[in-house]
Amino acid sequence: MQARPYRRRARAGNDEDEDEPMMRETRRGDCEWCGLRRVCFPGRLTAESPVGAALLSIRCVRIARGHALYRAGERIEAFHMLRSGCIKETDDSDGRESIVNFCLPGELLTVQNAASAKSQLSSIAVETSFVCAVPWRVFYRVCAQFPSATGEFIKLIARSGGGTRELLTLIRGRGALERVAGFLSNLCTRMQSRGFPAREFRLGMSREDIARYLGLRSETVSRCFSELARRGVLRVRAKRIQILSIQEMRRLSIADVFGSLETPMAEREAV
Amino acid sequence: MQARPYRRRARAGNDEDEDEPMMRETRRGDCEWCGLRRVCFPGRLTAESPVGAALLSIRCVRIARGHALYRAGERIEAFHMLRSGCIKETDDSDGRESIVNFCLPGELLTVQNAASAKSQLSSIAVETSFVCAVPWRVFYRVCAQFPSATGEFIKLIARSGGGTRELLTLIRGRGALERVAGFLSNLCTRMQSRGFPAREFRLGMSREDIARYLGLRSETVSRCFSELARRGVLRVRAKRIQILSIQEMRRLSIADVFGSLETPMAEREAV
DNA sequence: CGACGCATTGATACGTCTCAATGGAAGTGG
DNA sequence: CCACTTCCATTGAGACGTATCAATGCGTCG
Repeated sequence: MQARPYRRRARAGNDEDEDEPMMRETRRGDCEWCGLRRVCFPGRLTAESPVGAALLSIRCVRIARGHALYRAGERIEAFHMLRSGCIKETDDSDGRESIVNFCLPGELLTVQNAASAKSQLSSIAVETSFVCAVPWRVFYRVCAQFPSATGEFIKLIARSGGGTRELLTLIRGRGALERVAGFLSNLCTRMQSRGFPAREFRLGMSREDIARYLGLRSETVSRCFSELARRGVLRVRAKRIQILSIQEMRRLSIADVFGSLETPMAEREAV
Repeated sequence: MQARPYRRRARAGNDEDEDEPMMRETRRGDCEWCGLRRVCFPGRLTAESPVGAALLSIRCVRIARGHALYRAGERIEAFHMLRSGCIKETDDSDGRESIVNFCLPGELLTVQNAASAKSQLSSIAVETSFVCAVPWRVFYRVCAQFPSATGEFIKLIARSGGGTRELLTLIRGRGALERVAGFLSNLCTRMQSRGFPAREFRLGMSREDIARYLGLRSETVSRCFSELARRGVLRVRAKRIQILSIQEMRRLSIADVFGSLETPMAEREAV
């Protein structure tokens, strides 16, 4: 989301059955010129160590809205970072397409398995996105040469499942308004930490997607947005979002494990 | 749960403030004599490779009911396997003690970080439990000697966060009965795969614990148990559980990602 | 046996889902 | 460029399910 690099392309009626190429390799990702260099993992790597971007052989891939970078069951030979757009990671195993994560620019897609193994998740572009890919084999080779990269690698895997647990605590036993407020303040925190404007942005995903992410119905999500607007915390006009009080938004969702919590521990335990 | 090795000890009024020792090291775990040898990870290791149990220097520790093996924030220098009893793993970061996992005999406690790092979870005995511990440092040394152990290690970490995602899909957007049925059929599957009787067992944890695990209220959990009994799927007498129809239990929770799903894909998508 | 904690059950309030209709934004074709 | 179409978001009224509060029943353990 935010700052899509090109104008959205004309879209056929059905997202899934377009005859335009599903994804299109553009060019080698030039990390030196990328605005996310200081934020993304390969970028940090190439900045801090003598590893050149070329050595990582990063490819930058374009994925049209509604199309998949990969689907559950496919082998993944690389790990990926989102350069622009927005990608939803879905778990199709239980029938309905349940969304596990929304990936924002500058973030890594969920690292599931180190080496070549079947993916459990599908990665689908919510809006036209550009993704940088680093092949595992290449990465291993670089790790062997530069030990500093290996440290990053360990952290990578360790952090991998963490997001799911945070989503769990955001959802479990919480009301709809808490969930939506938590979702928004989470987005806020992540946008901010990536250097994007955090108070005002465009939601790439539909209400339906947000609903499936939070375990609600799209109507309920919509109502919560309206309610937040009524309380003066938010301004909404379709996909355009403006957060008027981040503090209040945080207060409404005690679940925001990410940002700093103003609420003292004692007060929360009193609930 | 199931087959507690010794009679439960006398318990003071408050779980947290007993003056008896919190945990007590018993003896070196003799893997050769352990009934879970073929099931547990260190057991398999010592069976398949020339690694002796002594080499892994497994300690077996007793944890009284209501006491913690470790608490969030402490450094963990070992990974653990549950030999008997039942342990709840809790995430205290959001104020209320939210339960992330119930560990059953023969299962590993959630592996959070490979090396010495602060634990994000607390591990609390739901009933008196015996836990085997393998220090990471020792394990690393063994890995260096026997490559077959390293393979197990990789799988270990990869599987680590998986349970949380399964819990997420069990809870999100599902009704109370589905959740409880899913919880029970999940227990069923796990008991069976460990070689325990799967249709009839004792729930070590309270209704309150189950409720916090599933994001419900204890009264609701109780009502669901009664409802399942009314439908002839279950027999309940307090903590004693008897599953009359595993098939029907599975059908009631489409969420059981673990066992084989009878419901065909098409039917589920129709929902 | 008696006391306590835990589980069960009931009545009610509240919140979310459901179904349905309206409104508005984005994209299409003349 | 404008009117048209379509998809998506919003809003409303009602049904349903879970939380809540309270009382009773029962196992567990002293």
